[in-house]
Amino acid sequence: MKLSGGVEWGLHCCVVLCGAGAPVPAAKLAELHDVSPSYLAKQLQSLSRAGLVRSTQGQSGGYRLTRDAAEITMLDVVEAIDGPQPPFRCTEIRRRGPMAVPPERCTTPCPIARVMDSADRAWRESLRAVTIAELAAEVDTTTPRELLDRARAWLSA
Amino acid sequence: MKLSGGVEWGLHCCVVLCGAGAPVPAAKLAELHDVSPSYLAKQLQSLSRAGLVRSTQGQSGGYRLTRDAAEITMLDVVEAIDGPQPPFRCTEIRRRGPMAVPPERCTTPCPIARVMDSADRAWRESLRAVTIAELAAEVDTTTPRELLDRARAWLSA
DNA sequence: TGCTACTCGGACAAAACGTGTCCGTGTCAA
DNA sequence: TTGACACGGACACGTTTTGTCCGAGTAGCA
Repeated sequence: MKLSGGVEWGLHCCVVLCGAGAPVPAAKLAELHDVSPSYLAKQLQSLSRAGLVRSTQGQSGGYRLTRDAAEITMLDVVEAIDGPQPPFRCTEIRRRGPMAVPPERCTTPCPIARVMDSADRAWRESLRAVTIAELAAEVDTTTPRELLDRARAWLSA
Repeated sequence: MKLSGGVEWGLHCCVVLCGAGAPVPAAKLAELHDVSPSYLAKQLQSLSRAGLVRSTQGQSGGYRLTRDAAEITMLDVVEAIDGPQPPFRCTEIRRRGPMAVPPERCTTPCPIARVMDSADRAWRESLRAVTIAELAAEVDTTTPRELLDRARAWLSA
């Protein structure tokens, strides 16, 4: 099982956008994180489609959050980029093969799928409990002020 | 994010092995579930390497559980087939790019990675809480006795 | 005790997915 | 009106996952 690498980029971008006052171009975000500009653009498009960020075109354009960072959870970002489908998909193999359970007698859901779904819900709940604003606040308190100011200035330049 | 499809096969096989008294060949497990025998064999090898099942070669050989099903959790099976590595791997992109945080001032772990790890632990904890024996018991109570008996007979034949 | 048949185990291809890149289109500022 | 900049979707590449095959080893049987 592997989560798309773009998830990490998207989360960091949201944290940066949370602290930026003006729209930030994709190219600038890519240079800041030292990642492929084209590929990061794709992830930002996913965030845009999900309605988490909004793009402004033309000169001095870029991306900005559509709503307050306290209203955006990590789960929102993860699902926007990685998709909402759960990692485990029950294929109902008990209904196949020579000893298949007939569909009409197959009333209760597969216990394996039920536990898997429950685990997936727990995972998502953990991510839903943390907002981008909280992440940004933690970054602010753990990073030396000087570095933060320099980064802000670099973004605006 | 997607979990290996073999995980579902492995779990169902463990449940079947829990109820079987004698070793069951991989070919029989494959036919029972109507899946590719060769590919299922690969998954069973993973379970064997992890020490969950033990193979007996030669005539009337096959696979059996190495210990009581109550001592085998779903997490054991999932990790045996899918691997133990967490789905999210922090690449420390904050240490890259023009505004990189110097390594010596980067003392606290990345907050994003911390939340991701916490969510992963919650997921694994959910799976660790359920044993193969519990799954088998649920299957026993929700499946008509007649079907269970027929399946047992078919396995022994 | 040798043989035979049956079993697993690891090495070998094919396909699907994620990753990475490109250029066209729309939009804002001058 | 013009120009340039930034986004958006369509296009290849690489890697992982999926799927398959044949050889090695072992237990039962004559």
